[in-house]
Amino acid sequence: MGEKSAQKRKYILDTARKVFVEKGYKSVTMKDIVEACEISRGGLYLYFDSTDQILMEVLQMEAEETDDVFSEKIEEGGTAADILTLFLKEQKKELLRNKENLTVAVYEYFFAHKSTDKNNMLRRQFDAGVKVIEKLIEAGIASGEFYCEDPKGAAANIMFVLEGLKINAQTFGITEKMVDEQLLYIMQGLITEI
Amino acid sequence: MGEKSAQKRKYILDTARKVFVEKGYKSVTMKDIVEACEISRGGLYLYFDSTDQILMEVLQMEAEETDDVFSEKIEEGGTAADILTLFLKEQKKELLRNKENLTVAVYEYFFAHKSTDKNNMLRRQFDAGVKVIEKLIEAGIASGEFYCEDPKGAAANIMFVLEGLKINAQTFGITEKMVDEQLLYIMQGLITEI
DNA sequence: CCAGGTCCCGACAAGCCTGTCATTTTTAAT
DNA sequence: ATTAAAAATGACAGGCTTGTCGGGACCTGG
Repeated sequence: MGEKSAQKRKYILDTARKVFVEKGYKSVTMKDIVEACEISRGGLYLYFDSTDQILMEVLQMEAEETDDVFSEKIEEGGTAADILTLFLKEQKKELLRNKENLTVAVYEYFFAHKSTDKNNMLRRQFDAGVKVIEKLIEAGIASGEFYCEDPKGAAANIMFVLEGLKINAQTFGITEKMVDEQLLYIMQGLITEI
Repeated sequence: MGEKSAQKRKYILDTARKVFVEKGYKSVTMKDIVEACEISRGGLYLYFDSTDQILMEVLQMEAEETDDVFSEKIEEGGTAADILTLFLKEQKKELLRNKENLTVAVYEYFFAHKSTDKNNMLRRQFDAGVKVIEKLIEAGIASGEFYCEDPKGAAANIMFVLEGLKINAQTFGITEKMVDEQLLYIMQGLITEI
């Protein structure tokens, strides 16, 4: 597989992503992707075997990209509150671009495959998110920025709120005000009272 | 349509509910429901026109039933904390029976119909939930049971957490411990510090 | 026992989706 | 310009879904 092939693969994945954002997972057919990419049926099968595989690869691509973004932010340094704020702001940006969100597709996908072991992936991702936030909160407590009796509970709480926001952003579009209120609420819960 | 018909309708809805719980929305075909109900294809079409209509009616049924349950709880009286606790316990029960949960189906359904006006239904339901919790919190503040600077924000927060819990209960099955921790976390955030 | 209504069955046509493959077009190297 | 490999096409068979409809079963009262 040459350089060009890799480029076309990426093109297909990027285009398919839009389709999944628009239609979820179960409603998407190979035809939808073929048409979006303006290629032929057979051409698509040259690169991918199923919508299943395509969504998987889209998610993988997505995960790698956001990992990179977050790593950068941590390297930039700053206080725990800064980093958490930055993190939440990043989430907000994603939430408000709710039209570009894959949340529903992801849940549909993992639900459809719940009997397989792919399942643990979602769980592991969630746990990883909790751990990152927990560490951030603990760092904030150590530096006196935050007050929190149960960092792990708080971290999980934040993750659940974000999940709730994401899925609702895609179904009934939530407003920026709602997102702001929630993120503010989260931060206020952590900030040391004077 | 006689008494018997009504009974059979209900039987179909109850049975179909299990199918939606199991498979979500988009994956469910009339055949699935026919087989689950052990009736014939033609027989089913006598009562319902599409999986779409069936899910809608299942949701309606569901809404009416839970409304009833909650009304009862409020009439029983008790402190705000009692009622909120009761409410959360009820949610917990539902969460742990995650195999009987319709969350994924609901999101799939409303996402698939996002261009129609049915959409507002989800939003309205969410807002109604927020309002109920908000009132409960305010009552708790008035009676000195709760402390909360932003009842509306807190109420929305609780709803988002519950949504996050529900959807994750269905995708990767969360443990009772996780649910307990979250509900406890919610309550602790509200209870007056001594 | 019969007539009329109600309820139910399952085979069928039409349509969509998938995955394949013989064929054509493009590319790149001689 | 020639040619062989690579890339791309779209028609096709097979499978699954939908909605329909002619016919059968089952009451129920006369």
